[in-house]
Amino acid sequence: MENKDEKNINVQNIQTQMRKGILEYCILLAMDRGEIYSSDILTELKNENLLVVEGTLYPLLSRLRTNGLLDYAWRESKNGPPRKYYKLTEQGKKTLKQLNKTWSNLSLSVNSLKKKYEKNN
Amino acid sequence: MENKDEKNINVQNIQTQMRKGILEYCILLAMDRGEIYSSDILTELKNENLLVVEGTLYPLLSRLRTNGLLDYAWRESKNGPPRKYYKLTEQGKKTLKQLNKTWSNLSLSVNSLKKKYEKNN
DNA sequence: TTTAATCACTTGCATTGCAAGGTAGTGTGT
DNA sequence: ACACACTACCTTGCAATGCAAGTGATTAAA
Repeated sequence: MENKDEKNINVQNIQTQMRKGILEYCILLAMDRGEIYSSDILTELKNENLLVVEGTLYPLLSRLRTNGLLDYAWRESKNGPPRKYYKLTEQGKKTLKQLNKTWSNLSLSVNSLKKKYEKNN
Repeated sequence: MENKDEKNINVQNIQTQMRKGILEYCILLAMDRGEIYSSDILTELKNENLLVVEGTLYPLLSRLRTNGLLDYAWRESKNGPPRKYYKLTEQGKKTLKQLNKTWSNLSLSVNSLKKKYEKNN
């Protein structure tokens, strides 16, 4: 029992790694539709079964902004305090295009390895 | 100039993250064809444009073995010192199947986000 | 014996997801 | 006016992990 749990933890770790890797990419994707604020992003990703939490998202948005991929503007809200609405900069859109290419290449690589693997079974 | 370099670094970081995420998965895939040793793995991944270095691979193989996904045996070599040939355990094969599923799901998520994005342009 | 190649492994650093906690603005009910 | 709940933004500390760089050991060739 304990043994089994221990091994499941490792599977989860790998799965977490896989999700982590594409996180920034997915957030940039979700953001390409225009202005969006943090809660929208979380909802958007949750809809795609990509769970993200605030403690992950906020530092990430700051990083992307520091690197010039994002910009933001304060907007008032009917339901509470003002929100930071983010959007892609030109640099951000350019980066997103590069990442689309990166994603395609990775998919090709994995599927190629997978195909060889399937031959075996 | 310096500004441009700085921004390129960030793109590379994201790309590195994406590659990191699927690293363990790819190594398990490459290993499903039977016994394989570290240099073979590096070659295999390099063929798919997935660059990995020794300092990454060795600790990773140790981790996977510690978690019961891999096993190894020493084999002699004609060209140098003996080699550690790794192979998947039953647990490892089981894990690999789970990761295949995980990969499929992630692909679906990303492609779904991407489709929405394409509508915009 | 010396040199070069091959293998396996370690150390230290930097990045980053995330649980948990903190601060503050806004609206509602009393 | 006051307390309370809700929403939003952000920070701290920890753990995982890729990777550059370096170590040491075995083998074959010169």
